[in-house]
Amino acid sequence: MPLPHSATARGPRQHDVYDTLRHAILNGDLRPGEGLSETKLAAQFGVSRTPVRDAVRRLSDDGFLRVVPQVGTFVAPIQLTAVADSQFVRETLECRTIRLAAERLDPVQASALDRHLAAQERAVAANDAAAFFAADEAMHADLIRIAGRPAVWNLILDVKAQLDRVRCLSLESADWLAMIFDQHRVIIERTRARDADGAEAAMRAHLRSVFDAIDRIAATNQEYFEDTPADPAR
Amino acid sequence: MPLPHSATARGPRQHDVYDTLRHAILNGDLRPGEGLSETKLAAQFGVSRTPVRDAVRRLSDDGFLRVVPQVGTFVAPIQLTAVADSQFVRETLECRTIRLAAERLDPVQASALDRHLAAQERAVAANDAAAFFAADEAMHADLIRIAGRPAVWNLILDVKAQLDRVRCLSLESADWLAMIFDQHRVIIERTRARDADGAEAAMRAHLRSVFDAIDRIAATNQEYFEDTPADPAR
DNA sequence: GCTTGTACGCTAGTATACAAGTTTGTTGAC
DNA sequence: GTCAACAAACTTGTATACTAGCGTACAAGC
Repeated sequence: MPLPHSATARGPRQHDVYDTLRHAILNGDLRPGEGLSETKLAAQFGVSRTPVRDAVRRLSDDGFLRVVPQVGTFVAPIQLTAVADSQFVRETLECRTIRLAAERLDPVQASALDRHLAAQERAVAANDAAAFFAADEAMHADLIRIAGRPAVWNLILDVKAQLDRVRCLSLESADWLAMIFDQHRVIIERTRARDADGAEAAMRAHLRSVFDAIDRIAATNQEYFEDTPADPAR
Repeated sequence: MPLPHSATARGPRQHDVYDTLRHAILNGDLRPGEGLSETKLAAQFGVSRTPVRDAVRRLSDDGFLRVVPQVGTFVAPIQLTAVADSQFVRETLECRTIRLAAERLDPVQASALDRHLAAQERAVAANDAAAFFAADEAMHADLIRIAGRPAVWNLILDVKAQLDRVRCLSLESADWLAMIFDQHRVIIERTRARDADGAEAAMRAHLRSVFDAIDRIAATNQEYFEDTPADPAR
């Protein structure tokens, strides 16, 4: 692979600018179509244009920004086709790795999975969405690590960002968290039972239900989206 | 996704520097561990450091270069774990898309696939490895397009680069091309028959045999490789 | 001879100045 | 009033100067 960003050393400033902007875009603080200026960003962050340019370039590679030469830099619209493609890639990879995880699971790893579930349960009880999704990510990452393909998680993270961008448009209800948690329990239960077929089916159902929710969010926030495929002439 | 590099506008100079270096690394003209200097590269290409830096940063993201701050930029070693991960991702995605292609194939698309095969047959007859692999790539890309996930090909291209880097270490024999061609014929034949299971099996066998060859190349060129996983401290 | 301190040259990171191009607002003529 | 031409204020792209840190060579001291 080396999966994106996995092998890159960055200075602390570049890191800060990149992470801050990325977070702002994912959270929706910066809205699709909104214009950015490298000069203003540089002043805002208290650095020169060079590290800002590096961050902008990277975000452009990630698909979060669109740089138009001599015109400006804009927050990229959310392309529904790209979101669907991300879902496809994630589902394909995670449904394969969960099978491997089910076949390879050892007791130590199993208890680690239980700890993730416990953390999620606490987050559900506290209705703490941020904590829940942190434990959610950690569990998915661990499953892929158990499958023996830790680097694949980096790729998942990349494509997942497109999905998260839509997800962040809506607030999660307690009911929603509880439903996701139940799905996670089934996945872990089937994995612990070394039932590759069952684990894959549970994972697929889980990812699909998340995607369906994303689709519903998209339907009610169409102003943020652009469903035309990439313009080949740009 | 937006899959890597798909949405980026680059000036012609950046493009040239990036493509030239990437090609040189893939071809082995630049060997793993070899040091590069942004200043020297800038002089070499007749541009300033800024566009060179952009190209270097991108190549670093791709995993082809390793930038050590205040020390230097080096051609990244080929990590065998990364190659194996690339194989895993490619196999997982293409085995899924070939099923979809088999289910969706229409007559126009079928004849396009036949043209790819014909081009490959001519390349085999002429023992023209470059032409063969061009037609090879076009066929794989078309299959993914037929599956309805054209953007996934960009991702495949990214991970495939790691595999190609190893493949380029060895010259392809006529026998080898003929064997690959036969595998392609089976894949297309099963796809045309709308036999998703058969097409997937053929694709998996094909990709595995390519990977086995890559493994053999690696075994006889160990001086180029580094099989330690990424150093988490770097 | 070996170790250690130091100075020099290299690197990438950063800041800034300039060039090229687009958009936009204004101003003038019709 | 409308439209065209022009100019000013933006934008990113590029080039260059400077900073900070690392590595090495070399010399001084033990």
